[in-house]
Amino acid sequence: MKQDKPTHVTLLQVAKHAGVSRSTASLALRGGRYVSAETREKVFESMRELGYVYDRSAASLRSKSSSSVGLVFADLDNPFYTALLIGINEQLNKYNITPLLGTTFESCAIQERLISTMLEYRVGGIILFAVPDTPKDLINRIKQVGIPVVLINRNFPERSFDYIGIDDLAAGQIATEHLIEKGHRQIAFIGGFSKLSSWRERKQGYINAHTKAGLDIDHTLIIEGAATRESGYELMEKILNFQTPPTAVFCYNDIVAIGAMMKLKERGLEPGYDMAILGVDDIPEASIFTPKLTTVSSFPMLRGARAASLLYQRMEGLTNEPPQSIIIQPELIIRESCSYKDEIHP
Amino acid sequence: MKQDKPTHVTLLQVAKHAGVSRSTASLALRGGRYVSAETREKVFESMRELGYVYDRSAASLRSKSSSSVGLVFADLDNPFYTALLIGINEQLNKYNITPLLGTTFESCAIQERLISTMLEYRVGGIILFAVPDTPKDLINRIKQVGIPVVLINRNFPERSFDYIGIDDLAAGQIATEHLIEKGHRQIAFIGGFSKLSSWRERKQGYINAHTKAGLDIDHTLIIEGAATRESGYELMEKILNFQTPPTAVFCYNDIVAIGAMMKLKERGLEPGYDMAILGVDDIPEASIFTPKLTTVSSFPMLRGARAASLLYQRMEGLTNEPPQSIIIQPELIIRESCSYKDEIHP
DNA sequence: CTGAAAGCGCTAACAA
DNA sequence: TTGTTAGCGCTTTCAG
Repeated sequence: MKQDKPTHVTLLQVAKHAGVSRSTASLALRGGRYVSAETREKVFESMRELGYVYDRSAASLRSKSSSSVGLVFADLDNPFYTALLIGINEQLNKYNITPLLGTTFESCAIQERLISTMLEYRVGGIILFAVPDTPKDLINRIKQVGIPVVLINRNFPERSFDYIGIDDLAAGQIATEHLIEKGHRQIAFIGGFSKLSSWRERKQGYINAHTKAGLDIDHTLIIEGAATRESGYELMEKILNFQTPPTAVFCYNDIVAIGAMMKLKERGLEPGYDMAILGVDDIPEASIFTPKLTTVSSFPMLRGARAASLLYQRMEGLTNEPPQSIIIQPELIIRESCSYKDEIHP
Repeated sequence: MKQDKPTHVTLLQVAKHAGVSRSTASLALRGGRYVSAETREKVFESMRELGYVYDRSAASLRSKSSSSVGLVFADLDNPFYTALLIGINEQLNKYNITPLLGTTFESCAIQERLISTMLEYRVGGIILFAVPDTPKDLINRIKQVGIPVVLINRNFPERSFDYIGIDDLAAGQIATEHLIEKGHRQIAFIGGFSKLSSWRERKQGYINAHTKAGLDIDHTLIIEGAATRESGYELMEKILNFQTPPTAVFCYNDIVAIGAMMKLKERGLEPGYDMAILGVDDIPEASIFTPKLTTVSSFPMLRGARAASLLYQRMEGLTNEPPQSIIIQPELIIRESCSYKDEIHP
């Protein structure tokens, strides 16, 4: 933007107006210890009078510090992401840090560009919801610039960076065990792609639960697909066309589950009664849908907050520990979408 | 953040490495017209080799230009806000503008602080979802700094700034007329506060529709309250306790409507059958809830996009027209939550 | 406690 | 086309 308007009031002008030197004004402004209360008052008075606006960029340029961070999200159209964002944002507020926001739409190229831009803005750190096939190198490149990165929700196989997520394996296992306990033997796992670490782990949990119960895995029951409502809707369609459809479906996340339940209802089937449905995340919609969705909570707000605070620790150099993975334990939230199998096929 | 890491590669170093002067490198970098292809290549080559990262802050400091904008939101926990944000964000992407994000939580003080911070970052413009009792003066103060402001969703009575919203009066009227047409005579209007311009206008539309149909207004049927699910839930409780409850409820927005419908269902009542419910916004949940919510769409994504492009016009000085109000016409979306009154009380 | 001087990394005249 | 010279607004030594 062309800024042809009245040239800004500068610190120098404030200083002159207050009858002190520029450096004194600078000290006063930042509440430095070495300036008399009287002088400080004069300076603030002048600032007010002249309508002075501090220039953070100039300050960071000189001091090589930054009070902004980059938030790189995949998208915003999933309530789960929003919850994450709210958590991050609230925490950042506490530190008085301003977030720059960007979305990759799951494109590696956009992610690349986005991160470059953020680095150009000299953010002090980045919270990254990484595109699945992100080259590990990218993270290193960022860290080489000298700023910390916290991965959220999507980890790299090597686990060599700061990361915060849930125990996806446990989530898959808890969910599947619940279904097995309810008497189900034919359980599908739908939505999400195998390139997502969380998908792989939830699937492993799903498998573990089966193994533990001495059940065989029917691989035709594991169906990948986008993690969207539409996808859940379509995947359920497929399932319903099986000769012998499963009696229960474990969905990669809540919006897939909701899509699936919509299809069920459209077919005149009652989720929870005609087929058990279970999700992951516990987004607001989960408890609003009819029937209320039984799900495994992944505590997105909490996670967002933790990500922000971990990043802050790193930025301030408050911790020099090696990369840590904060893994939050998921929790089964029983509502209405999973009943006993006997109730389903009496 | 303390940045003690390897000092950045500067343009000067790149220039030296490429064997040209700093200004030539600067020109090359920005694709200036006055530099030979050969030189440009050399410069880019050096940039790559040295791992150069452009410093946008330094550049803006010097050139007095900015490619970031501030987004001041009330909150993020309403899908309607999120939709707005998505629209803004996508449009901004096209302009290659990076948003700084902040939320006021409806606090005037936080809003003040937030905007100050954004000004300190020298944003090129601000999209403001204003706190209800924002002093008009604030906007003027921002504009005095020389940057444009676009108000979104919440206007000032004087309408003297750029604004983008929907025709709230029409929304209220369309909604109420639909209900009247269905045979309802006792229609409540719940949620939202009278300090919101949109509330006042929707209410006016509600009144107009009544007047037009020769119906009296029962002011006990107009109940203010927060614009949240919880509030809708509680407000419906109140309504249900009336000696003769209304047969239809026009809700300030969709989440209020959803809250109201939840209460209805909890009481064993069927929205659309036992009581007609109508909302405003058309958030995703509206078509997912059972029964599907009949609502007046306010096109949030579209509005977000328009806000971003209007701001961009102003930033680039592409238009010098006086403040414009872009008013989008709302549209009735008939789904399942409003049936004929005769169906309700046969 | 205060002031003078230097310079962060970049762009913008102006010459060459 | 390219190089030289000044700063943008601030912080930071380092003397007073």
